[in-house]
Amino acid sequence: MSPRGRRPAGENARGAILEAAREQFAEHGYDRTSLRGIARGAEVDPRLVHHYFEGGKAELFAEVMHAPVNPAAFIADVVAGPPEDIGRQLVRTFLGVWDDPDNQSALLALVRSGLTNEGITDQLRGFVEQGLLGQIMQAHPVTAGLPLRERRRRAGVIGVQMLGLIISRYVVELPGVADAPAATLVERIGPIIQAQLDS
Amino acid sequence: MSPRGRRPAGENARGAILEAAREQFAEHGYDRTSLRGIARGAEVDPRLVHHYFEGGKAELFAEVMHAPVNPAAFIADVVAGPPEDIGRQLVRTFLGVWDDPDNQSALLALVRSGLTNEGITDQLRGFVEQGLLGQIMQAHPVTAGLPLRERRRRAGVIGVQMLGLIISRYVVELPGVADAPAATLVERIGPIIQAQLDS
DNA sequence: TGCTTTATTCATCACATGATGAAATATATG
DNA sequence: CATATATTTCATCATGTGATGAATAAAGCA
Repeated sequence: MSPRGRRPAGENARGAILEAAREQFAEHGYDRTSLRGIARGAEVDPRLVHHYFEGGKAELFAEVMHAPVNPAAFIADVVAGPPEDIGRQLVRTFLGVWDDPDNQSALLALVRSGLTNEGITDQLRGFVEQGLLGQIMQAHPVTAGLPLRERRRRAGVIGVQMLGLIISRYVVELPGVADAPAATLVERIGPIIQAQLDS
Repeated sequence: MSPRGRRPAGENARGAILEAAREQFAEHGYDRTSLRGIARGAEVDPRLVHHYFEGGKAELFAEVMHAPVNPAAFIADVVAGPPEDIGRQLVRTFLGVWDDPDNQSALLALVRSGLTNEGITDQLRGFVEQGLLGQIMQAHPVTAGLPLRERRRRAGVIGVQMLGLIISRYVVELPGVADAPAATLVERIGPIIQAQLDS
């Protein structure tokens, strides 16, 4: 087809590969995505994928996933407001991140792959334990003073809300959740979370 | 190794295959599970898998998944009690099904595979729409009279609880959820659902 | 200009996968 | 006992996968 050597500039293959990878990882998850499929999607020779990402599929995935969102900043944003609004603010910030098209495909890929992958679930669990239980609940006057056992329980219920929200809205696409405006969900789920804090 | 022909009886290869398949589908999901891996797990020649399940991997999966739980009976169980207890009863029945070791691996397989598989999500969505929105909410005096739009929204929140519960307890295994006794979760999540019904 | 680096294509490897045909042997049936 | 049938192993196939070496051509630099 094309002549053999370097193309006459302005092609940006690397970018095309990353974009195709993001799309396909998000849509099919890690396993069902192949390097050759990505190359096809990027209209590029498969060898190029290895050329730019020498670590192969794993590195490409890592690159796509790389810090789609900064957990520290996320937490900071949530605890910035008044304690009686943490529940709503958590949902608001959360949906803000997930509804952002820049993050969405990466996050979706993470979830779609992570649920079968073992090891990414560790990451999720860690985030819930440290960020949620360790920081957000410390920022609330009521939960901060609770015994660990009780804090764990409440953090669990909050985790259920978050995970349920992701899966319902972005993966399974439940009607009434996937098609609801973010503000509606903030009003529906926020108070449920808040109740776990205020007691 | 073994001689070529039929083994001297009492081996029950078919059962071993099914068991190994159930395990591996549950642990790794559909994609990461191979026929050869199943055969290895069942200590059986790979050809046997095809011999007993001529449809191959798809039929084997279908067989393993075959009606792990009857939705109609499930719904009937939930709406059997008084309306003011539907929330708790829903969680109770739900956990009863999922905590049963007979069902668990099949259900896990379904979820682990379904979230990347596109098409099983349809099934999930359908169950939530028909069973939850169409039947359970009809059985409650308050929600039965609500306009469809509002019913959808509430069903959505309930769906979030159910999906969140599955993912948190069985897939991600959040502390505070995975290790909680069923009764605790009934008391924690049940009222949240009930509130969506009573209004 | 000439040399080096980078980008791109082509040609393969080794391997795992799902699938199928054929041979061998135990059990079931007449 | 003879014959059919069910169960098992072996031997392959075609395909798709991730990976690598080598050739070629443009771009960058001396």
